[in-house]
Amino acid sequence: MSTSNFFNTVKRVFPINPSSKSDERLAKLIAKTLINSTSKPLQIDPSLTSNLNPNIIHLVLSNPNVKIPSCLHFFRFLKSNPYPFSQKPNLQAHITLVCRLFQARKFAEAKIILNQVVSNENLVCPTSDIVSMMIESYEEPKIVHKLFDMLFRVYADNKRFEECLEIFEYMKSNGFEIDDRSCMVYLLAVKRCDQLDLLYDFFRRMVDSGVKITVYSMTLVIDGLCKIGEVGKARNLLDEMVDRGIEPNDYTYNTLIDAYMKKLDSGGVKEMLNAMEKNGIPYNVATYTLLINWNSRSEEMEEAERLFEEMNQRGILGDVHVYTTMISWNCKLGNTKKAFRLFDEMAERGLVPNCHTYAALVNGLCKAGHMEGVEVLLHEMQTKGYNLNRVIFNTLIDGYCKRGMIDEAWRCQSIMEQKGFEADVFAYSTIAHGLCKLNRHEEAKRLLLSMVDRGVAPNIVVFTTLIDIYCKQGDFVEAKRTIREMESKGEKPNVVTYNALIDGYCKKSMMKEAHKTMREMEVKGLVADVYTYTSLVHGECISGNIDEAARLFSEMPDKRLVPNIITYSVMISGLSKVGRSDEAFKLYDQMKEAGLTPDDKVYAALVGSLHPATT
DNA sequence: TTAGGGTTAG
Repeated sequence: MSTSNFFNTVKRVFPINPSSKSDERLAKLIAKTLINSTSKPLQIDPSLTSNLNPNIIHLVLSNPNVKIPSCLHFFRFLKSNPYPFSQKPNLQAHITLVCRLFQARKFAEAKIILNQVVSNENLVCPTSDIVSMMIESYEEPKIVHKLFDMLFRVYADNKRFEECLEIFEYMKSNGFEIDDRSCMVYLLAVKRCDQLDLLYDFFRRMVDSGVKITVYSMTLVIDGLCKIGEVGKARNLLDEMVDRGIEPNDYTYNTLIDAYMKKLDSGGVKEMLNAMEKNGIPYNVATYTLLINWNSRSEEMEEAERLFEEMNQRGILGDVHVYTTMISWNCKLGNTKKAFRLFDEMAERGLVPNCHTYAALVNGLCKAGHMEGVEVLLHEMQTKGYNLNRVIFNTLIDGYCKRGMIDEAWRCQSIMEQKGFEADVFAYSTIAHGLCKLNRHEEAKRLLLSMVDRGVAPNIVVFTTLIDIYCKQGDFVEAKRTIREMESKGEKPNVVTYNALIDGYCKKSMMKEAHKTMREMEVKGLVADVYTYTSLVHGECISGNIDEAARLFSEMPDKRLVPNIITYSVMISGLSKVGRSDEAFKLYDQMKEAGLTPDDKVYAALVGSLHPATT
């Protein structure tokens, strides 16, 4: 449809009635009053305003002799009309004023009025009405085009995404070029509202309509797709856009690197890093942050340190993100001193720590059991104007739970709730875990079930903890029922969940069920890990099947599993108990060669193996 | 105008 055809087909929405002579006369009188008026606030003879109707208001506002300030004056006067027969400006009045403001190039004011149109409940109307009014007020297509563009942005600002699409389609079908920056306004608004599923569809419309695609819009949509788990689609989009000549930048690659890392897809990560190199895009501080996290995750802090050094040597300035990452990993791995050195270094470099940085340090001190240090840090944080937040409260609760101080943990929860943070799934599962550690399984179970009653949705950790409790209590029926329940709620059991069940069977010498559960788990694509094997080895040992235990133990390297201190301890103890002392000592040497430090249990088992009669 | 940082389970 050509532009002119479109204009002709628009239904006329105003004036509703042709102007009567009396309307015109009254409109002229008001206009005259406005033109001559110098008083503020505006004084209009009540005899003029008592008979107002929408048509008169329109005639006044569209009268070119009434200058813009007077129009605004009159408009505001009507909005706050003090008279009993109040005639508020209707949609037509708003649009007439918007068009006048546009004509006078007062774009900011026009946008404010248009915003009132879109956000005022009393002015709700189909987009087609606004469109029609704009066209009728302004026959010049160039101006109408700009008005549509502004309307599109105003709808986006007001989260009226459906209406945005309608305007987009109006513009497209009338050959109006659509501004890529306006599309960006839409994309950003959608993202801010977390309606990520809308991004891709809109981007496709942009592409189909010939809107200029920029690296910004492309990256934003790729990120949106990644965040809703559509990493493959995001990658395809990247490839498609590269073919169209859009050049990805460091933000684009970092977005995909992050997504692949979250999926544990190291192939994808490598591909993106290679692409960066091929395209001559150097790593920036965000890339280093991602790489440091990726390497620390597998406890390769040395590699993380090397990357941090490399970043500094390349002259890339560290920021609060990368420092917080380094601090956080050092805290998790127990290097609290190093974490505080980094914290000081940050300050020396003029970087200001934020809530995330403090939370990482609080976590470090909690994990190290330095609860007094935590108090000092919290005080410092608060004097700097940072309030304790939910994450920090949960971290504190965990800190106290890990030290068996359940009452202190309850106290934290109470303070947290006084501050307006309802306990969330983290708080509940942390306290439940603390109770489990103290063998208060029944209380932990009741707590988790009460959490559900209070409307907090259980997640995989909660279900797994419950399953673990049921198993420890020997209630395998309820444990299996819980697995079915979590599956029905869309929460997929993972290897930790199955390990809880397997360990439960093993501890009760129900080895047939244990192996059957492992097979079930593997059918679902989950891979047995060192915990699975340790439980099985333990189960076979206590069931008297030491050869089977030894077979499982020797199978681990084939599955790329490295026995840990517990695995060795269990196997050594099993061998010792049946008097196979030589093999036990051989394993002890093997364990030391593997860099593991034997603990008291290992020694006790070995000593016991030498005195089988006393064990 | 697009990316990266803090809390829970075996």
